[in-house]
Amino acid sequence: MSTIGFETHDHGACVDDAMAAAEARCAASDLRLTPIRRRVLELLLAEHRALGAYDILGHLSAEGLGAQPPVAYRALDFLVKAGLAHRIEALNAYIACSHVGADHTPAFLICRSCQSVAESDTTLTQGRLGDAARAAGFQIERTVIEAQGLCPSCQDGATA
Amino acid sequence: MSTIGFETHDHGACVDDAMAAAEARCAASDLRLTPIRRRVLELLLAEHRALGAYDILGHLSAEGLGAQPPVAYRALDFLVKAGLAHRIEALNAYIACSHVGADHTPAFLICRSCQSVAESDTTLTQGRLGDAARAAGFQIERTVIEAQGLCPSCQDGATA
DNA sequence: CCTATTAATGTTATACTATAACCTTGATAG
DNA sequence: CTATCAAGGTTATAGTATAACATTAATAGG
Repeated sequence: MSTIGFETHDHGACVDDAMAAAEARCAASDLRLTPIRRRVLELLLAEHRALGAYDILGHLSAEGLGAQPPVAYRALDFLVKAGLAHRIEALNAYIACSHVGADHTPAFLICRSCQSVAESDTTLTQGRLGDAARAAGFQIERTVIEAQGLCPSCQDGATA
Repeated sequence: MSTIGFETHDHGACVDDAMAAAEARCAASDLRLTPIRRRVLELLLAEHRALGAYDILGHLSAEGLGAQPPVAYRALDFLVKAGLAHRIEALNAYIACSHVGADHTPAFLICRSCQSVAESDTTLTQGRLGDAARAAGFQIERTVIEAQGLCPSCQDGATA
Protein backbone atom coordinates (compact mmCIF):
# COMPACT_ATOMS: atom_id res chain seq x y z
CA MET A 1 0.00 0.00 0.00
CA SER A 2 1.38 3.40 -0.93
CA THR A 3 -0.08 6.81 -0.31
CA ILE A 4 0.66 9.58 -2.76
CA GLY A 5 -0.18 13.22 -2.39
CA PHE A 6 0.97 14.97 0.76
CA GLU A 7 4.74 14.70 0.73
CA THR A 8 6.68 17.29 -1.26
CA HIS A 9 8.07 16.00 -4.50
CA ASP A 10 9.26 16.97 -7.97
CA HIS A 11 5.86 17.80 -9.30
CA GLY A 12 7.02 18.46 -12.83
CA ALA A 13 8.35 14.94 -13.09
CA CYS A 14 5.25 13.65 -11.29
CA VAL A 15 3.04 15.21 -13.97
CA ASP A 16 5.25 14.08 -16.83
CA ASP A 17 5.28 10.52 -15.54
CA ALA A 18 1.53 10.50 -15.15
CA MET A 19 0.96 11.84 -18.65
CA ALA A 20 3.34 9.27 -20.08
CA ALA A 21 1.54 6.51 -18.19
CA ALA A 22 -1.79 7.80 -19.48
CA GLU A 23 -0.51 7.84 -23.06
CA ALA A 24 0.80 4.32 -22.70
CA ARG A 25 -2.42 3.05 -21.21
CA CYS A 26 -4.53 4.63 -23.93
CA ALA A 27 -2.29 3.31 -26.67
CA ALA A 28 -2.38 -0.17 -25.17
CA SER A 29 -6.15 -0.21 -24.71
CA ASP A 30 -7.13 1.50 -27.93
CA LEU A 31 -8.50 4.51 -26.10
CA ARG A 32 -8.23 7.95 -27.62
CA LEU A 33 -6.64 10.66 -25.54
CA THR A 34 -8.06 13.55 -27.56
CA PRO A 35 -6.99 17.17 -27.00
CA ILE A 36 -9.86 17.90 -24.64
CA ARG A 37 -9.35 14.74 -22.62
CA ARG A 38 -5.62 15.31 -22.48
CA ARG A 39 -6.09 18.88 -21.31
CA VAL A 40 -8.56 17.87 -18.61
CA LEU A 41 -6.10 15.28 -17.35
CA GLU A 42 -3.37 17.92 -17.30
CA LEU A 43 -5.62 20.24 -15.31
CA LEU A 44 -6.33 17.49 -12.80
CA LEU A 45 -2.66 16.57 -12.56
CA ALA A 46 -1.60 20.15 -11.98
CA GLU A 47 -2.43 19.86 -8.30
CA HIS A 48 -3.02 17.05 -5.86
CA ARG A 49 -6.45 18.48 -5.28
CA ALA A 50 -9.90 17.57 -6.49
CA LEU A 51 -11.50 19.88 -9.03
CA GLY A 52 -15.21 20.25 -9.70
CA ALA A 53 -16.56 19.70 -13.19
CA TYR A 54 -17.33 23.39 -13.44
CA ASP A 55 -13.80 24.34 -12.39
CA ILE A 56 -12.58 22.21 -15.27
CA LEU A 57 -15.14 23.72 -17.58
CA GLY A 58 -13.96 27.21 -16.61
CA HIS A 59 -10.42 26.40 -17.71
CA LEU A 60 -11.60 24.72 -20.91
CA SER A 61 -13.83 27.58 -21.91
CA ALA A 62 -11.08 30.13 -21.15
CA GLU A 63 -8.89 28.14 -23.54
CA GLY A 64 -11.52 27.86 -26.24
CA LEU A 65 -11.93 24.13 -25.80
CA GLY A 66 -15.64 24.07 -25.11
CA ALA A 67 -18.10 26.02 -23.03
CA GLN A 68 -20.95 23.65 -22.15
CA PRO A 69 -21.16 21.28 -19.18
CA PRO A 70 -21.27 18.09 -21.27
CA VAL A 71 -17.81 18.86 -22.62
CA ALA A 72 -16.33 18.67 -19.15
CA TYR A 73 -18.47 15.77 -17.98
CA ARG A 74 -17.69 13.67 -21.03
CA ALA A 75 -13.97 14.16 -20.65
CA LEU A 76 -14.17 13.39 -16.93
CA ASP A 77 -16.30 10.30 -17.57
CA PHE A 78 -13.76 9.08 -20.09
CA LEU A 79 -10.87 9.60 -17.70
CA VAL A 80 -12.69 7.87 -14.85
CA LYS A 81 -13.69 4.91 -17.01
CA ALA A 82 -10.15 4.67 -18.37
CA GLY A 83 -8.81 4.57 -14.82
CA LEU A 84 -6.93 7.84 -15.27
CA ALA A 85 -8.99 9.81 -12.79
CA HIS A 86 -11.29 9.20 -9.86
CA ARG A 87 -14.44 10.84 -8.62
CA ILE A 88 -14.39 12.00 -5.00
CA GLU A 89 -17.97 11.45 -3.89
CA ALA A 90 -17.72 13.47 -0.72
CA LEU A 91 -16.70 16.54 -2.73
CA ASN A 92 -18.56 16.03 -6.01
CA ALA A 93 -15.17 16.50 -7.59
CA TYR A 94 -12.50 14.73 -9.58
CA ILE A 95 -8.84 13.96 -9.16
CA ALA A 96 -6.15 12.46 -11.35
CA CYS A 97 -5.26 8.89 -10.52
CA SER A 98 -1.94 8.46 -8.75
CA HIS A 99 -1.57 4.76 -9.52
CA VAL A 100 -2.18 4.50 -13.24
CA GLY A 101 -1.67 1.03 -14.58
CA ALA A 102 -2.44 -1.00 -11.49
CA ASP A 103 -5.95 -2.25 -11.10
CA HIS A 104 -6.72 -0.85 -7.73
CA THR A 105 -9.31 0.10 -5.17
CA PRO A 106 -8.39 3.62 -4.26
CA ALA A 107 -8.86 5.18 -0.84
CA PHE A 108 -8.60 8.92 -0.40
CA LEU A 109 -7.38 11.14 2.41
CA ILE A 110 -8.93 14.57 1.99
CA CYS A 111 -7.61 17.56 3.93
CA ARG A 112 -10.38 19.98 4.91
CA SER A 113 -7.90 22.77 5.41
CA CYS A 114 -5.74 22.83 2.28
CA GLN A 115 -8.05 20.65 0.13
CA SER A 116 -5.20 18.40 -0.89
CA VAL A 117 -6.16 14.82 -1.58
CA ALA A 118 -3.88 11.82 -1.23
CA GLU A 119 -4.62 8.54 -2.90
CA SER A 120 -3.83 5.36 -1.08
CA ASP A 121 -3.90 2.12 -2.94
CA THR A 122 -5.69 -0.81 -1.35
CA THR A 123 -7.10 -4.04 -2.63
CA LEU A 124 -10.70 -4.89 -3.24
CA THR A 125 -12.32 -7.08 -0.61
CA GLN A 126 -9.49 -6.40 1.78
CA GLY A 127 -10.09 -4.67 5.04
CA ARG A 128 -13.26 -4.19 6.98
CA LEU A 129 -15.48 -3.52 4.04
CA GLY A 130 -14.47 -6.79 2.44
CA ASP A 131 -15.10 -8.61 5.71
CA ALA A 132 -18.54 -7.07 6.05
CA ALA A 133 -19.43 -7.85 2.46
CA ARG A 134 -18.37 -11.47 2.75
CA ALA A 135 -20.29 -11.90 5.98
CA ALA A 136 -23.41 -10.44 4.37
CA GLY A 137 -23.04 -12.33 1.10
CA PHE A 138 -22.70 -9.05 -0.76
CA GLN A 139 -20.83 -8.92 -4.06
CA ILE A 140 -18.77 -5.72 -4.29
CA GLU A 141 -18.39 -4.06 -7.68
CA ARG A 142 -17.15 -0.65 -6.72
CA THR A 143 -16.03 0.98 -3.51
CA VAL A 144 -16.01 4.52 -2.24
CA ILE A 145 -13.49 4.94 0.55
CA GLU A 146 -12.78 8.48 1.63
CA ALA A 147 -11.49 9.99 4.84
CA GLN A 148 -11.79 13.67 5.63
CA GLY A 149 -9.60 15.37 8.17
CA LEU A 150 -6.29 17.19 8.45
CA CYS A 151 -3.15 16.42 6.51
CA PRO A 152 0.22 16.47 8.28
CA SER A 153 1.04 20.04 7.21
CA CYS A 154 -2.30 21.41 8.35
CA GLN A 155 -2.25 19.85 11.81
CA ASP A 156 -0.04 22.66 13.09
CA GLY A 157 -1.20 26.18 12.45
CA ALA A 158 -4.48 25.33 10.76
CA THR A 159 -8.15 25.49 11.70
CA ALA A 160 -7.50 22.64 14.10
CA MET B 1 -19.07 -5.86 13.54
CA SER B 2 -22.69 -6.35 12.58
CA THR B 3 -24.39 -5.71 9.27
CA ILE B 4 -28.04 -4.76 9.21
CA GLY B 5 -30.26 -4.46 6.22
CA PHE B 6 -30.45 -7.43 3.87
CA GLU B 7 -31.79 -10.25 5.97
CA THR B 8 -35.54 -10.52 6.40
CA HIS B 9 -36.80 -9.48 9.77
CA ASP B 10 -39.80 -8.19 11.71
CA HIS B 11 -39.72 -4.76 10.20
CA GLY B 12 -42.51 -3.38 12.35
CA ALA B 13 -40.51 -4.13 15.45
CA CYS B 14 -37.37 -2.88 13.74
CA VAL B 15 -39.01 0.49 13.13
CA ASP B 16 -40.52 0.67 16.59
CA ASP B 17 -37.19 -0.08 18.21
CA ALA B 18 -35.45 2.53 16.12
CA MET B 19 -38.04 5.18 16.95
CA ALA B 20 -37.78 4.36 20.63
CA ALA B 21 -34.01 4.60 20.46
CA ALA B 22 -34.30 7.93 18.68
CA GLU B 23 -36.68 9.27 21.32
CA ALA B 24 -34.37 8.13 24.07
CA ARG B 25 -31.35 9.67 22.44
CA CYS B 26 -33.08 13.01 21.89
CA ALA B 27 -34.40 13.10 25.42
CA ALA B 28 -30.98 12.31 26.81
CA SER B 29 -29.17 14.88 24.69
CA ASP B 30 -31.75 17.65 24.91
CA LEU B 31 -32.51 17.42 21.19
CA ARG B 32 -36.00 18.10 19.95
CA LEU B 33 -37.62 15.47 17.82
CA THR B 34 -40.27 17.76 16.36
CA PRO B 35 -43.14 16.47 14.21
CA ILE B 36 -41.33 17.13 10.94
CA ARG B 37 -38.10 15.54 12.13
CA ARG B 38 -39.97 12.57 13.53
CA ARG B 39 -41.88 12.08 10.31
CA VAL B 40 -38.70 12.25 8.20
CA LEU B 41 -37.10 9.65 10.42
CA GLU B 42 -40.19 7.45 10.03
CA LEU B 43 -39.99 7.81 6.25
CA LEU B 44 -36.33 6.82 6.28
CA LEU B 45 -37.01 3.89 8.58
CA ALA B 46 -39.86 2.61 6.43
CA GLU B 47 -37.40 0.87 4.12
CA HIS B 48 -33.80 -0.16 4.27
CA ARG B 49 -33.17 2.06 1.30
CA ALA B 50 -31.69 5.48 0.86
CA LEU B 51 -34.09 8.29 -0.02
CA GLY B 52 -33.21 11.54 -1.73
CA ALA B 53 -34.05 14.84 -0.08
CA TYR B 54 -36.67 15.46 -2.73
CA ASP B 55 -38.26 12.05 -2.18
CA ILE B 56 -38.65 13.04 1.45
CA LEU B 57 -39.93 16.45 0.46
CA GLY B 58 -42.54 14.82 -1.75
CA HIS B 59 -43.94 12.84 1.16
CA LEU B 60 -43.86 15.84 3.47
CA SER B 61 -45.62 18.09 1.05
CA ALA B 62 -48.27 15.43 0.33
CA GLU B 63 -48.89 15.36 4.06
CA GLY B 64 -49.00 19.12 4.45
CA LEU B 65 -45.78 19.24 6.44
CA GLY B 66 -43.87 21.64 4.25
CA ALA B 67 -43.30 22.13 0.57
CA GLN B 68 -39.91 23.83 0.20
CA PRO B 69 -36.50 22.15 -0.02
CA PRO B 70 -35.12 23.69 3.17
CA VAL B 71 -37.80 21.88 5.17
CA ALA B 72 -36.46 18.52 4.08
CA TYR B 73 -32.80 19.49 4.24
CA ARG B 74 -33.11 20.93 7.74
CA ALA B 75 -34.77 17.82 9.06
CA LEU B 76 -32.19 15.60 7.37
CA ASP B 77 -29.32 17.73 8.68
CA PHE B 78 -30.73 17.44 12.17
CA LEU B 79 -31.05 13.67 11.94
CA VAL B 80 -27.55 13.28 10.54
CA LYS B 81 -26.02 15.53 13.21
CA ALA B 82 -27.97 13.69 15.89
CA GLY B 83 -26.63 10.39 14.62
CA LEU B 84 -30.09 9.14 13.69
CA ALA B 85 -29.45 9.07 9.95
CA HIS B 86 -26.55 8.95 7.55
CA ARG B 87 -25.87 10.51 4.20
CA ILE B 88 -24.90 8.12 1.40
CA GLU B 89 -22.46 10.16 -0.65
CA ALA B 90 -22.47 7.88 -3.67
CA LEU B 91 -26.24 8.32 -4.02
CA ASN B 92 -26.77 11.86 -2.75
CA ALA B 93 -29.32 10.27 -0.48
CA TYR B 94 -30.09 9.55 3.15
CA ILE B 95 -30.78 6.50 5.25
CA ALA B 96 -31.86 5.89 8.83
CA CYS B 97 -29.10 4.77 11.15
CA SER B 98 -29.21 1.10 12.08
CA HIS B 99 -26.96 1.41 15.11
CA VAL B 100 -28.41 4.29 17.09
CA GLY B 101 -26.69 4.84 20.36
CA ALA B 102 -23.27 3.51 19.57
CA ASP B 103 -20.68 5.98 18.40
CA HIS B 104 -19.69 4.36 15.18
CA THR B 105 -18.06 4.64 11.81
CA PRO B 106 -20.64 3.28 9.43
CA ALA B 107 -19.87 1.39 6.25
CA PHE B 108 -22.58 0.80 3.67
CA LEU B 109 -23.32 -2.00 1.24
CA ILE B 110 -25.49 -0.61 -1.53
CA CYS B 111 -27.30 -2.93 -3.94
CA ARG B 112 -27.48 -1.50 -7.45
CA SER B 113 -30.38 -3.77 -8.33
CA CYS B 114 -32.90 -3.40 -5.51
CA GLN B 115 -31.39 -0.23 -4.02
CA SER B 116 -31.38 -1.70 -0.55
CA VAL B 117 -28.63 -0.44 1.73
CA ALA B 118 -27.12 -2.34 4.62
CA GLU B 119 -25.19 -0.60 7.35
CA SER B 120 -22.17 -2.31 8.76
CA ASP B 121 -20.64 -0.96 11.91
CA THR B 122 -16.89 -0.56 11.99
CA THR B 123 -14.51 1.43 14.13
CA LEU B 124 -12.70 4.60 13.18
CA THR B 125 -9.04 4.16 12.33
CA GLN B 126 -9.52 0.44 11.94
CA GLY B 127 -8.90 -1.29 8.70
CA ARG B 128 -6.96 -0.20 5.66
CA LEU B 129 -8.05 3.41 5.78
CA GLY B 130 -6.77 3.75 9.31
CA ASP B 131 -3.48 2.12 8.31
CA ALA B 132 -3.07 4.47 5.37
CA ALA B 133 -3.93 7.51 7.47
CA ARG B 134 -1.45 6.59 10.19
CA ALA B 135 1.27 5.95 7.65
CA ALA B 136 0.65 9.32 6.03
CA GLY B 137 0.29 11.24 9.30
CA PHE B 138 -3.28 12.11 8.41
CA GLN B 139 -5.79 12.86 11.16
CA ILE B 140 -9.19 11.40 10.28
CA GLU B 141 -12.31 13.28 11.33
CA ARG B 142 -14.95 11.65 9.18
CA THR B 143 -15.04 8.67 6.86
CA VAL B 144 -17.13 7.74 3.86
CA ILE B 145 -17.06 4.00 3.28
CA GLU B 146 -19.50 2.69 0.72
CA ALA B 147 -19.53 -0.41 -1.45
CA GLN B 148 -21.78 -0.77 -4.46
CA GLY B 149 -22.69 -4.13 -5.93
CA LEU B 150 -25.26 -6.87 -5.60
CA CYS B 151 -26.96 -7.99 -2.43
CA PRO B 152 -27.49 -11.72 -1.80
CA SER B 153 -31.07 -11.73 -3.12
CA CYS B 154 -30.16 -9.93 -6.32
CA GLN B 155 -27.23 -12.15 -7.25
CA ASP B 156 -29.61 -14.72 -8.74
CA GLY B 157 -32.14 -13.49 -11.26
CA ALA B 158 -31.05 -9.88 -11.37
CA THR B 159 -29.20 -7.68 -13.83
CA ALA B 160 -26.07 -9.62 -13.05
C1' DC C 1 -9.56 7.25 -53.05
C1' DC C 2 -14.16 7.18 -51.34
C1' DT C 3 -17.83 6.24 -48.43
C1' DA C 4 -20.15 3.75 -44.55
C1' DT C 5 -19.80 3.61 -39.85
C1' DT C 6 -18.68 4.87 -35.45
C1' DA C 7 -16.60 7.97 -32.02
C1' DA C 8 -16.22 12.48 -30.49
C1' DT C 9 -17.69 17.07 -30.05
C1' DG C 10 -21.04 21.10 -30.25
C1' DT C 11 -25.27 22.93 -28.46
C1' DT C 12 -29.73 23.65 -26.24
C1' DA C 13 -32.46 22.71 -22.79
C1' DT C 14 -33.61 20.95 -18.53
C1' DA C 15 -33.41 17.98 -14.31
C1' DC C 16 -31.60 17.22 -9.91
C1' DT C 17 -29.28 18.64 -5.56
C1' DA C 18 -28.46 22.12 -2.14
C1' DT C 19 -28.21 26.49 0.41
C1' DA C 20 -28.45 31.67 1.33
C1' DA C 21 -31.27 34.97 3.26
C1' DC C 22 -34.95 36.78 5.49
C1' DC C 23 -39.28 36.56 7.97
C1' DT C 24 -42.67 34.40 11.20
C1' DT C 25 -43.96 31.33 14.77
C1' DG C 26 -43.50 28.92 18.86
C1' DA C 27 -41.01 27.14 22.96
C1' DT C 28 -38.39 28.27 27.14
C1' DA C 29 -36.25 30.61 30.77
C1' DG C 30 -35.93 34.28 33.64
C1' DC D 1 -45.23 37.95 30.73
C1' DT D 2 -41.72 39.04 27.81
C1' DA D 3 -36.90 38.43 26.10
C1' DT D 4 -34.51 35.08 23.73
C1' DC D 5 -33.60 31.58 20.79
C1' DA D 6 -34.78 27.42 18.17
C1' DA D 7 -37.60 25.89 14.58
C1' DG D 8 -40.21 26.42 10.61
C1' DG D 9 -42.07 29.14 6.34
C1' DT D 10 -40.87 31.18 1.98
C1' DT D 11 -38.45 33.13 -1.96
C1' DA D 12 -34.79 33.02 -4.63
C1' DT D 13 -30.76 31.24 -6.45
C1' DA D 14 -26.45 28.46 -6.62
C1' DG D 15 -24.24 24.21 -7.83
C1' DT D 16 -24.16 19.59 -10.06
C1' DA D 17 -25.44 16.62 -13.84
C1' DT D 18 -27.60 14.64 -17.97
C1' DA D 19 -31.00 14.00 -21.97
C1' DA D 20 -31.39 14.73 -26.61
C1' DC D 21 -30.15 15.94 -30.97
C1' DA D 22 -27.01 18.14 -34.59
C1' DT D 23 -22.45 18.27 -36.46
C1' DT D 24 -17.74 17.05 -37.26
C1' DA D 25 -13.81 13.99 -37.31
C1' DA D 26 -11.56 9.45 -37.41
C1' DT D 27 -11.41 4.80 -39.15
C1' DA D 28 -12.17 0.67 -41.70
C1' DG D 29 -13.73 -1.66 -45.72
C1' DG D 30 -14.58 -1.58 -50.43
